[in-house]
Amino acid sequence: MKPRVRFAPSPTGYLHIGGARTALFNWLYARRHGGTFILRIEDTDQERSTPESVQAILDGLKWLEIDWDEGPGVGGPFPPYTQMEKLGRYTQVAQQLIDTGWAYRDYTTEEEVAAARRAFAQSKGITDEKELRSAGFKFTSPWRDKRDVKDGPFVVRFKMPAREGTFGFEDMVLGRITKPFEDLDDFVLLRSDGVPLYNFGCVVDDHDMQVTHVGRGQEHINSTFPQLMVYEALGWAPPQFAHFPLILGPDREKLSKRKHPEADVMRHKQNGVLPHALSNFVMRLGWSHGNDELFTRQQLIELFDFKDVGHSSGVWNPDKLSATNEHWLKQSPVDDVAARLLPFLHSAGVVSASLDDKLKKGVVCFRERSKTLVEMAEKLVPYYAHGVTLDPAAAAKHLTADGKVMLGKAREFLQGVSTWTQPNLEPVVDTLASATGAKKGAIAQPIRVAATGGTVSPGIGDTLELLGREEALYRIDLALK
RNA sequence: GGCCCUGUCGUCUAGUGGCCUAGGACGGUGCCCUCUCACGGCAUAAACCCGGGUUCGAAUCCCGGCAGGGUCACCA
Repeated sequence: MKPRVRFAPSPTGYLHIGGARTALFNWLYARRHGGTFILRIEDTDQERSTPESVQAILDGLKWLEIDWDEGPGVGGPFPPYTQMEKLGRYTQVAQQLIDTGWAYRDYTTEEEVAAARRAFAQSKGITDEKELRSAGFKFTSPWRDKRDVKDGPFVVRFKMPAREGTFGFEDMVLGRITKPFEDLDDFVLLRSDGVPLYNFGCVVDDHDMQVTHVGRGQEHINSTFPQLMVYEALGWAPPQFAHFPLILGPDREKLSKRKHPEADVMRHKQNGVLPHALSNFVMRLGWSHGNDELFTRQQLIELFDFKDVGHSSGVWNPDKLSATNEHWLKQSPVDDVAARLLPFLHSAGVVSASLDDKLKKGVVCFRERSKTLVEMAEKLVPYYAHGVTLDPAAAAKHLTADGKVMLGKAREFLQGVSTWTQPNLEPVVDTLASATGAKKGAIAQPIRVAATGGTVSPGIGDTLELLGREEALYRIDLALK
């Protein structure tokens, strides 16, 4: 049977880097096995969910080139793919659970539960409001064994059977994971407003959408147990589970949107990181294939497997992300890099830039000298300008009387170059060197300073070609005056 | 605090009882290449959390500590 996997984000903000990796792992698993990748929006937290967030997540996935076979925008055989659009379904399943004795209506108010929790916590010496949930409180509702139906709001709670021992599941990355039955309590299935909670909506949807494998972050390990109980109560076969390690910030704290700006996928786009570089980097954080580090998208599809996912949390390493980006900047097709570079060049002020030969030449010249597309664009700006401002120190050092004599000879040589390309321009250095006996540096540097204003640039032939005949000779003449 | 997961160089990791004198990558250091800056190449320092077992033999298996992370909501 072909696997059906899903990514089920909660639209409460931008696409988080951890979520992106979860999506990628699942997507890769689907592609590897010819399965289906489903995107489902879990927007039942009405306090925090926003349409803007849905769009942000969609945009993030698209940028990472993660496409979905079923979900928002593309539809599929088991709609809707947004939870708030199928509230009736949850109510129906909840009723079924009530009818079979696996759940009950609990008329206890939220405030009453909170008060009970607070009282319990205080009895254990905990008064800090934030620590209340750490007290190990297990709510026992007075409605647990009643079947009354009365007026007023109620939540539907799962009725945990009293059992001895432990139960668990076989995790595809971590192996056997178990928990004592007694650690579970009567969790809420449906809020008083009829909206399902995670542990219920998730199960209903995964079943309805015929999901076969649930791959998600390790923070969900503990929620797997109540979910397993819901599957049992409904008589549904649970999917296979795979829990992925978390990503920690450079400070070793869990990567959070609040504290870590790098948690935002699109921030990396803005920073000039290639989507595949981000994918490659984030893949290696928690998954490995022997000693290999760099993978093409195709290799990732051929090699990825849940069994090779690591067990422990990984720390975000900006240096390695940069190195990975530098690698793909150099390895990706020139046209692709040029197309992605163009917007950065535009926002750097070069409105005239277009996807032409000059841009591609610029990519070839500067992709070995840039860590990001932002940096590449910045370095390219002067090559699109008319004229240059000479760096005083550089001019003083290289545009001396001797330097200008050499520059004059170079000008003569360049004047005679018929086709203004690197192979034809590059010999200016060697030719003059053997003709005059001067060191190459004494020839190249004056040209470089004249052409770029500074002492740093690609090889002379490349630099001159990038500038173009007219502009290059113009700048040299300027320096010669 | 209860429960769950995890524990190899600074970081990401390879390693599934002998192949380990523990390998690779990023970062560090040194050298080479060289018209500048880069790219690249070569070399080098750097780790099996601690303690007990099991075994002829343990980074690998077991137990106990310790440490880190996660989770305990009418959030997901």
